[in-house]
Formats: sequence, structure tokens, C-alpha cells
Amino acid sequence: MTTTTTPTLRERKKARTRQTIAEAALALFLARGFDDTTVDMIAEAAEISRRTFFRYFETKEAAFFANQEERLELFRARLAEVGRQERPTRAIQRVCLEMAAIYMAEREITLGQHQVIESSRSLKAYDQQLDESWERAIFDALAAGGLSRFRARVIAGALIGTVRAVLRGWFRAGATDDLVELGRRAFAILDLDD
Amino acid sequence: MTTTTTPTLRERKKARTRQTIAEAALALFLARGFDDTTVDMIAEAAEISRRTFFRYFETKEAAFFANQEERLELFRARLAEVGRQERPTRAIQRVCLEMAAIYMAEREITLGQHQVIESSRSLKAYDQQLDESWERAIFDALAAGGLSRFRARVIAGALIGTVRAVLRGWFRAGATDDLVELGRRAFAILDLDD
DNA sequence: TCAAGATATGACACTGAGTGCCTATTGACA
DNA sequence: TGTCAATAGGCACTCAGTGTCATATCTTGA
Repeated sequence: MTTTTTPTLRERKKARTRQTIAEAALALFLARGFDDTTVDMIAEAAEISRRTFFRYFETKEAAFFANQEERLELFRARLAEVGRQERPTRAIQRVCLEMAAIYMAEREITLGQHQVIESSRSLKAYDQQLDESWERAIFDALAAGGLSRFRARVIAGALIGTVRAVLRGWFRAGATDDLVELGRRAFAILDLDD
Repeated sequence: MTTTTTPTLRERKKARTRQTIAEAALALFLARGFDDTTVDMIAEAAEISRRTFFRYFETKEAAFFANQEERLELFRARLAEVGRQERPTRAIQRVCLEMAAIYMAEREITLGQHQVIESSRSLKAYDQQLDESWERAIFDALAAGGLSRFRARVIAGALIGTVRAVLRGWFRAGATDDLVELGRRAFAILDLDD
């Protein structure tokens, strides 16, 4: 399954450029906020032309969220590992709590990114768009676990809504509480079964 | 409580202008899609200057969602009417189903607006931002009903997540199913109590 | 009712995101 | 190594959104 065809020089360069741009962008966003950072600044910092920036990222927002995809991929991978013997809804909640642990472990990064997001309206909006991918991932896992499409959709929606609410509360309180414990309590309130 | 101070001529004019702009904008969005409608077109149709447009609406998106506020206000008003004898979580679900009935009754408008939203990425993002206000309204109602802040936050998140998921499914299937019935089934799956 | 002050509008110029198009490089591959 | 395809840069353009200032319109109090 793991296709390890050697990437050509061209492909390696592209990946490296993309990485460079994303890092330059993030550094600037953290230092100056999102709105006060122009694409020209990012392009200059990454030593590429403004035009090239838009070849790598459709929007300025996309550059910020470049590495968010990684966490989503991790989430998907863990969901895919779920065995047959475990109830799908339970399994997803468990995986969510594992993600919560990661968020806590990478608290500095998580918090920094959150502050950047809060600094810009358009970024907040884009961020919520991203949640749809998470919801979709949960939906897929539930559907794969044998739930009806309707049931899967409803539970995925409820779960993502809960996660968002818990995260928001955690951030608001300074991101110091135990996020895993908060998540556990939240899921206990929901008390979902398959 | 109902302050019915006669609005001055200035205030009446402003309200009228705002209405005119919103209507002109909506008509253009429905006819041409969101991205292919420029603010200049809206300004021309509403017979105001481009600068004035931005005095009434912060963004082009805001002009589209001008009347969405009305539905939110209705939702808030119904939530406020909820009596003490009814369990808050039950009451909110009931009010949600009432809103579902309105969505169905105004199916043409609802569907038209949804199609415009789907036509534009930025509009989709802005739309999800709006849900926060609905979530907040639910949270307030739950907190007023005596739930702890944490419990209220979690349940509000779960409910709004569910509502969004049901709505999305309803739209995807052509908005022909019985939305109230779908909502009822979804809430049955959640099976929340206070 | 009218003059003075407050508020709304228009005109214009400017910044910054995002796109189309064309030219110049650079890597792939036979 | 020469040819072809992919990538980058340059430039000009559209459109959203903002600051500023002059002008027009409404409010209010004497």
C-alpha cells in the first residue's frame, strides 16, 4: 500500500518550497498577526515571487492552515485503525481524546495558532470550514462501522459540535485545564450509543 | 419594555436604504451567483455610491446575510418564551423543530439562499460563522434554564452540530423530505436529557 | 422658522488579495 | 546533449475594502 516511488528532484524541490513558504508565513503571522502580514512580505521572506505564492496556496488563509492537514491525516489514520470488536461511536470518542492529549502536549503551538486565528475574521471563518473535513472523517468511520447514513451523519455532527464547544471553552479559560478530562466529561454528558 | 419611540426621518431613511441595498444584492446574487456580482453592481442597482454600500455593510457577505438575522431573532424570541415547567433541553429541541417547519414553509427562499451560499467559498465560511450566534442563543437558554456552564456549552455544541448535519443532508437530498420529521429522528438518536 | 451643529453621502485615491498571460528557466528523459 | 514539459517570474488587471475630505441633508433649540 505504501507507494515509495523515489520523488524526482522536481517534486522534492516543490515540497521544499511549499514548506518554506508555509514556515515563513506562520512566523510572520505569529509575529504580526494575520491581517497585518501581506503576501508580498511572505513572498519576500520565502524568497519567491508573489505570483509563485499563489501557485502553492490558493489563498493567504490556506498558507496558514498548511500544517493543519497533518493533524487531520493523523486523525483519519487512527480512525482507520479501529478494530471491528470496538463500538464505532466509542472508538471515535477514544480517538478524539487521544487527539486532545496531542493538543495538550503541543500546547504552545496550538495556542499560538489559535491566537492567530482569533486575530482575523476571515481566518476564523476558514477555520470552521476545516471542521467539515473532521466531521466527514467521523462520518466515514461511523459508516464504515455499519451505522446507517442518517445515524452516522447525526452522530458525526453532534460529536464535532461537542468537540468544538469543548475546545472553545478550553481556549477561553487559558488552555490550562486538562483537555482530555474535559473531553471525557463532555462525552459522558452526551452518552451516545451506536 | 417595548420602546416605541417614533423613529426620526433620518432613521427611517437609513432603514429603508439598508433594506434597498440588501434586496438589490440578494436579487443579483440569486441571478448571477455571489462571486460574479461586484459591489459596484449592487451600488448601481440600489442607487447609492460604492462607498455608501460599505457604510451599511462591512463586507459583501454581510449584505447577503442581512435578513438571516431575522430568523435568528425569531429563534431567540421563542427560546425566551420557554416556561419554567418545561425541561430546557426538550424545549430547545421543540423550538428547533418549529424553526424546521418555517424552513419548510419558506422552502423556495431557503433553497435559493442555500444555493447562493454553495456558490462561493467565502460565503460558506461566513455562513458557518453565523452558526455561532445560534449556538450562543442555545447556550444562553440552557444556562437560563439552570444548567451548569459546562453542561450548557456541551449540549449547545451537540445540538447545533446535529442541526447542521440534518440540514446539510436535507439540502443534499433536494430539500424535499419532511425536515421536521428528520429533526425529530435526529434528536431521538441523541436522546439528551438535562 | 431658521441658523448652527450633527450626521449621511459622494468622490477620489490608495492598499492588498487574487488572476490571466506571456516570457524565461530549469529539470526530465530519450 | 538537445528537446519537451513543468515551473518560476514579471506585469498588468479586477475587485474588496478603507481613509479623507468636501458637500448635502436632517435635527434641534432659540
